[in-house]
Amino acid sequence: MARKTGSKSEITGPRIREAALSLFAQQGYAAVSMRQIARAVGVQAGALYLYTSDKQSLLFDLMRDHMDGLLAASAAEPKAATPLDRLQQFTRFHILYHLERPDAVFVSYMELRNLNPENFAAIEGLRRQYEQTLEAILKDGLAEGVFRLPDTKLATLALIAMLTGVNTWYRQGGRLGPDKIASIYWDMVRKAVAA
Amino acid sequence: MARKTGSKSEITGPRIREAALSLFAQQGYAAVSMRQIARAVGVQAGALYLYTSDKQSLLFDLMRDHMDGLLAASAAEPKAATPLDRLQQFTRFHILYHLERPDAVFVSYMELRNLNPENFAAIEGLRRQYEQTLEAILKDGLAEGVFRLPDTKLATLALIAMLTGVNTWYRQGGRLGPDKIASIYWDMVRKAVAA
DNA sequence: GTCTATATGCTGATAGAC
DNA sequence: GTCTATCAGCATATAGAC
Repeated sequence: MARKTGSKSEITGPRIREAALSLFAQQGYAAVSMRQIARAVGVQAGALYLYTSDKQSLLFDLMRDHMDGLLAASAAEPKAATPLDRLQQFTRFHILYHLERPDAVFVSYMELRNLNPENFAAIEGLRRQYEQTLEAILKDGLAEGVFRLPDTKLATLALIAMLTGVNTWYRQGGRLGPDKIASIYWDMVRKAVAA
Repeated sequence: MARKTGSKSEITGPRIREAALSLFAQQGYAAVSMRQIARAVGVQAGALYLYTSDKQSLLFDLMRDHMDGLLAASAAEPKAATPLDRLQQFTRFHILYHLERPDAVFVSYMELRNLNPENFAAIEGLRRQYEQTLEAILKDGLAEGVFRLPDTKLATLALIAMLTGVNTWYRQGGRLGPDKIASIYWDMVRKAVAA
């Protein structure tokens, strides 16, 4: 193979991010030391700084990558025709996508206060962008008369909180699988916005 | 007055808990030092240990007090007659009670992973107890045929996540006051569980 | 690319003076 | 009841050898 002797840079970077994500999710950003992350990867602490400028950037990159991935995956969904179908698609997508990456979801919600102001604003912007995809569906359904909502903005936030809440109690191998959970939640979502 | 000279113990304890709650909510348990808490109260770090055995106990006491208060206030609510009225009462109570103490709610949700196993189990037990007050309402309504739910347990968790979510975006002086918000959420809750 | 060594400072908690 | 002083250890980040 053409790989140069001793060169591990192609995999060390991603492994640092994986280890950091897992540790941040388990113990929290402030409670995790750079030494812990280095130990999990199998390098010395000093080596981390070849891949990240500091601890704050490590956190920010994890959160931005998560939000970017969420937005890209959301945009890549096939476009359903009616507001009702689009809402069903959003509900299923949101639950399944979030259940597949619990650590990234957890860190992205819990560590917002550990971002510096600039980084916080960037993540908040991406989060609002995602919320607007749901709000657009609700507004369309409202205009067509298939939904009846007292307040579109509050309904958006209420539904997202409800759907993301699945991550707080879901455990693999539990009573219900992700597909079944998505169906049950869809039943409640559908009724909550019904005309 | 009969107060002894120099004795401030009657107020220092509560002030320590207030300062700790505020700082934990803003920066997170792991990121806050005992010296910071002491500074906020106006004493030296060593003096804190007259009122708490260690930092962990300080966190646990805050969370347990919050859950105890929540359960006591919930139990003290007047008992409505029908499942529908009880659900409406629960919805309003939950939103208003949580909006009044954002720091305690925030800490009680975000710092669970910083509790030691024993303390974690205690808080989890109280949380489940509170959830059961909602689940009992849903079960009664289901038995009477006024509600239709695909899954009582999931509906309980979904509704609580939705209601508690208000705390993540509510800001005083915003577009809507707590009463109006509670009304809007009640509309969605009512429909989500309707037969 | 990774290592060791190090600078500088903060951590939780305790002992003992007053 | 509060203070000062202190212990032993860990934090982030950098410098320079290999």
